[in-house]
Amino acid sequence: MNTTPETVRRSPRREATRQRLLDAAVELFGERGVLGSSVEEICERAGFTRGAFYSNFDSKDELCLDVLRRKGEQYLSAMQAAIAVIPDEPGTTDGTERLIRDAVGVFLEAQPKKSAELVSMMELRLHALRTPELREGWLAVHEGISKSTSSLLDLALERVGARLSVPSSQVIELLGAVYENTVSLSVLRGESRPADLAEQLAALLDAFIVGDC
Amino acid sequence: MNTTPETVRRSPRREATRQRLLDAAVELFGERGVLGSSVEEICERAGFTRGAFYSNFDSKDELCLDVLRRKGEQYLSAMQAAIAVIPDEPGTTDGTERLIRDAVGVFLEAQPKKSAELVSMMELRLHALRTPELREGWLAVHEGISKSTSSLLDLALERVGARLSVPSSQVIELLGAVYENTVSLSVLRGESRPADLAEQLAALLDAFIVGDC
DNA sequence: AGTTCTCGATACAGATGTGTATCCGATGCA
DNA sequence: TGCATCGGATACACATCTGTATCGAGAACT
Repeated sequence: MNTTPETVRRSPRREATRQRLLDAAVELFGERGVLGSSVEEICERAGFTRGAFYSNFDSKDELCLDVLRRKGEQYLSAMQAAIAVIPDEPGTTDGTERLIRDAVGVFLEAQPKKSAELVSMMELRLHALRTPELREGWLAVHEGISKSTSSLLDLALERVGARLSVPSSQVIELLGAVYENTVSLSVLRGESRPADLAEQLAALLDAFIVGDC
Repeated sequence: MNTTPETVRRSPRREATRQRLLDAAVELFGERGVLGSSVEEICERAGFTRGAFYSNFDSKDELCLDVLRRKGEQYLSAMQAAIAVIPDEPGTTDGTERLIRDAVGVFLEAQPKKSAELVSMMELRLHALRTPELREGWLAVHEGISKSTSSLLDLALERVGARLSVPSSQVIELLGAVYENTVSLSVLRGESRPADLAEQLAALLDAFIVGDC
């Protein structure tokens, strides 16, 4: 009944099929929704049958949990990668201005590249909303992302000696909410993602930085 | 095949069952999602059987469209009602400050009172995202709400001689996104809606008003 | 009061989905 | 090379959902 933690887990082959199933699930969730994607369809897209699925997951919700966990890891590592790339030359331009650019850059880099993936995450949030067993898992991932992102922002702010007019966690939530809203609107309209999204987010961030007046 | 526009429509009885079905659908969509709510369940909650449903709607998607349209109307009339209540005494306090308070008040008043209703709308947006036939309808309702809300904000701003650092439509989108994000987080956490939401939104709005410095 | 028509209930056929139980090939180990 | 285990496929039993076709009660109209 329980996908045991110890014995079953690690086998290269097994792990590979898990990943393929997870990938297929993310794709399908974005296209048809969590409830609109049958286990059968997920398997079909991954190139397996339901036998493989139930050998690896106890249920669709269990798979959802794993999708969430993996997303959390991917998000954090994408963010770290983006940070690593930032050149470290000190203030040739205004420090705050650079901070904003970099922060938005890192934020955007950590977001899913394909809008279907973002939709998939929206689906999973809503699914977690109505599925008590998933709430905790969703919140854990969210907290992980949220905490490390906002503490990162705090650090950067401190470095240039700037402050925010609202808590950094709220600013992070705000960026996420606006990003989500913008992308879903563009999808609904059939447009591509607005090119000036980075500047819009920068303007938002800027509005909450209290520095000079 | 087609729920005809002319002949079938108006009968008090018929209209009443339509409304009850729409109400039941909104409730269920909030609880179980659009795809998670069967036509049967909707009817059951409304106190009918599927016969009534298919006599009134061609399909679940058709009902979704009507839910959206009705939501749009409800939103607009709730907003108008909220506006009507605002006392019209001129500036005993700072005009901008009052403007912010009133604007947030009107905005909040137009939002659904029960969080399940908000979730229901999020569900419908996602459902529209993956259902081409619904996109247009969703966008129409959204545009209606968005346009009238932001032009209202523009009017109010003009009256007190204030300006925004970003287009008013963006500010409206932002308020909506933040509201949605906040409420869904609180639901996920099992908390009640944060009491200081109005102040948070006011702070946001404030941050985008350029006036004095 | 009788007739017509409206509206919703009931019954049915077909499709789809889930979870489990069983089976078979491949892989790893001796 | 022979054997045991693992991983995924196949088959099955059961549940659920949809849309339509048909039927009957009651409202409306005269």
